[in-house]
Amino acid sequence: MGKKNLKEKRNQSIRSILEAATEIFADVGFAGARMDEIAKRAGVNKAMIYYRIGDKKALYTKVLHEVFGAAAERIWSNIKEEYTPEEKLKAYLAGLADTLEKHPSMPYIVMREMASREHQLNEVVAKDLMSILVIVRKILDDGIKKGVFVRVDPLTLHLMIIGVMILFKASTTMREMFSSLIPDKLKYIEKRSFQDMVRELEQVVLRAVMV
Amino acid sequence: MGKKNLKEKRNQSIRSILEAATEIFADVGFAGARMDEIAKRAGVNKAMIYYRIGDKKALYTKVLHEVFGAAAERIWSNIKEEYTPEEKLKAYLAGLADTLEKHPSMPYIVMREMASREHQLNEVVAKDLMSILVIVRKILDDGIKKGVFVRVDPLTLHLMIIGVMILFKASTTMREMFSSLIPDKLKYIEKRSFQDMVRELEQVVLRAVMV
Amino acid sequence: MGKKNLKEKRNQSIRSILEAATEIFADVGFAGARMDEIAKRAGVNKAMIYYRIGDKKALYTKVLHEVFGAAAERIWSNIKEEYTPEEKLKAYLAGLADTLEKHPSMPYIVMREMASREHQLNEVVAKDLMSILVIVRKILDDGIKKGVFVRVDPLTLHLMIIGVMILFKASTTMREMFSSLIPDKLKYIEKRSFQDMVRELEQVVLRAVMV
Amino acid sequence: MGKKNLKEKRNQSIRSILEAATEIFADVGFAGARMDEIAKRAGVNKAMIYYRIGDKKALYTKVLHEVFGAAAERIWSNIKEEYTPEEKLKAYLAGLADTLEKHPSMPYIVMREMASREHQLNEVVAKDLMSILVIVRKILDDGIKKGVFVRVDPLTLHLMIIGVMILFKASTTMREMFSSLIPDKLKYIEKRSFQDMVRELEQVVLRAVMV
DNA sequence: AATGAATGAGGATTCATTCAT
DNA sequence: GATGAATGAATCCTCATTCAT
Repeated sequence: MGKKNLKEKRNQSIRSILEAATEIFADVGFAGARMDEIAKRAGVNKAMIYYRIGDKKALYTKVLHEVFGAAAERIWSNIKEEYTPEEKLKAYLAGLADTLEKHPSMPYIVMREMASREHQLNEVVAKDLMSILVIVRKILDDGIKKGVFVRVDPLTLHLMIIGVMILFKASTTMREMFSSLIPDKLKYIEKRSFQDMVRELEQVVLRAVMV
Repeated sequence: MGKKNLKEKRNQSIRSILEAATEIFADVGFAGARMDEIAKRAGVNKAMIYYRIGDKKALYTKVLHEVFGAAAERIWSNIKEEYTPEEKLKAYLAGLADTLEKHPSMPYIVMREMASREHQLNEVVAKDLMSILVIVRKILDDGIKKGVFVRVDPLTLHLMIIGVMILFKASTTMREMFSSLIPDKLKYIEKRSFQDMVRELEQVVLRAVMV
Repeated sequence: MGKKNLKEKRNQSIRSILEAATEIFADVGFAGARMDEIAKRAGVNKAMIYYRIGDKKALYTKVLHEVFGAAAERIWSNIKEEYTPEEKLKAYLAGLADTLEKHPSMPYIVMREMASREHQLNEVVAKDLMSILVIVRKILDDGIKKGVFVRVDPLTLHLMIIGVMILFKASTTMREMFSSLIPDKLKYIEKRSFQDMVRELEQVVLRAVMV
Repeated sequence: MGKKNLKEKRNQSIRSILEAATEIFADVGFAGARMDEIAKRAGVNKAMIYYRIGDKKALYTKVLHEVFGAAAERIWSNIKEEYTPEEKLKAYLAGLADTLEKHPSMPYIVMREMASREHQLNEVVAKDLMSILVIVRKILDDGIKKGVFVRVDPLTLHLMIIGVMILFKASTTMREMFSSLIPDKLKYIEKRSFQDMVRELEQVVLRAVMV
């Protein structure tokens, strides 16, 4: 019992640290993040991070693992074998959207990771993005085989989908902050919800691949 | 005579600094950039940066200005009034692609900027992205009026296009570095040229908007 | 137990820093002081200063506070209510002299502060000097009411007393170093003790104010 | 004619530099002064200072020379041989006051110099202060011989006089800036003119030395 | 197991001074 | 003779990391 509590407390510490770190890495990137700040936001002693997790790089890697670790599987599990290709594509989009909704820091981290040349750290991300690419390819191949999709390059499609979603998410703050710069005619942009956007994207994607 | 040379020398200094800074900011971001490194790559003394431009923030702002300053205009100037909506869309895509080809660090900087919550620095970027959005909207409006385009949300389309291009560019290094992770079946991805990708994107976009 | 030691250790650090800083600021002033040198003399790491106290300005303010903080009270506490005005004046002189003896860096810091136009930093000093002025005024008022003092301006008297003491203290080094410049007839100056000087000053002051 | 103009222009440059430097050294001291700032205030190119005068130390020495160079003589010349000791003392006070009025930066520089342990620079100041001390001694000796003065230590008197005047001058800004801290009863302090103060001082000094 | 104390290595910025024309 | 360009050497300050208890 006492042991259990101790273990829980430990896990709680680790949890807080990872959550704080995720937010901060998303906000300001690896180089911009401060161990002090992370400890403070996590409500733990700074030395605790080193004690429980390790140095800054280890912490970052752990965060990437947390955020990306199971993304592909999660998405894949949403796509039932018996779906039509169109349904599969929709499920894929929905799964991706869902993942991004659940991990609000993901788009920021992906963007930074892609922008970064220091790919020592982000093998996790790369692997995960590739796994997702495989999903897209399988769906497209299936659709082509069944004669309902035209031949479209999966990478382009994948980047397109990922790109739109991520940029939309990432641009939310920006759009809000610079609403004054948006021409009146485009004011509605500020109010676009992610869900609306995904629906729109679905239309565009389907029009693009359907025979 | 001597005066002219002096001025040229000065401009040369500024030029070197801005070029080096652009590369480095693109590579490692604002927080990751080191003034020492920038000076070294520019081949000038570190104090020179402060003498000519100012502190790190001022330098970054100047870089953003350089990179994004005239992008919208450049793109817009490629789109002739007499073009059909379809031609306009193609010209827009080509202009955007061209801009990215000429400014290889742009995608990296855009991504980081969009990922960043510190939007004090990047008003320039925001303004510029908005200007481009206006272009897209005008093209779409024109196409709809002439009955050749379906009603599509310009923001989605814009983000899609920008997203694909930027992600493609930004992912080049990644794809190369992690080629070992790419399943054999997808190996051709490594060899995709940006031009190919843009052509593909053009198809997708046209299919998506044409009646 | 361990906690107490820890706190003591911390206080010891702070103490060393403040002592070293006081000396150095007195020696070379704010602008002339080097954080490196202060850390070295304090026997702590330079980062320690920032960790415990803050930046150079904060350190300086803290030093001023330390040095001047309780001066007025200390002096005032020496002056008993039941004293005659003459005794009060003597007690005041003695208290001031005592304070200067105990804080050898005080005169240097006062002089620099008075010379400085950047009075953002030294509100502490100003307040304190003003407090002392109030003491002088009260003593003089008392003496006048009791008919033993002539009407003399307290500011002039205060500045006179402070001026003499501070200049004497501050000029000690100078007088010693330039003893070669002192005409033989005045050689005894070098040997004047502060105590002698204060006695002399007492005479002068009393002659000046007594009816 | 052209030559003369050239020479005048050169002298004008040196003049501006010395004036600017005097002000700035008085304001912020040697360590706090910036060559850039001096050049700017003087309206000359920074390299000009090095070209015409030399490095920072040389400039400072030159400033000291300018400010202190002839102070003693100036004061001494005001004291006629035929004056009574009392008149001499008054003339001395007036001469000193006059000098301070004409060189508003003098008190600041004196204070800093006295506070400074780096007496490599200020031999000039020391010599000058000593010369003035000799004047005081002569006056006092004369008065004692003639039986109108009591035996008073010249150093104490000198420091007293110098101290009061300098502190008064130097404290002007302080008193003005911190007028809010001055108790209402003492408000008139702000309005004290230097002349008033000198008159008051004269009274005090005479009372102190006269038989 | 946990944490306050402490610091080495580095990073941004400044400044007196020199150089080249 | 005069000045804009340039820089080496500090100097202030930060931050990831380790230590001691």
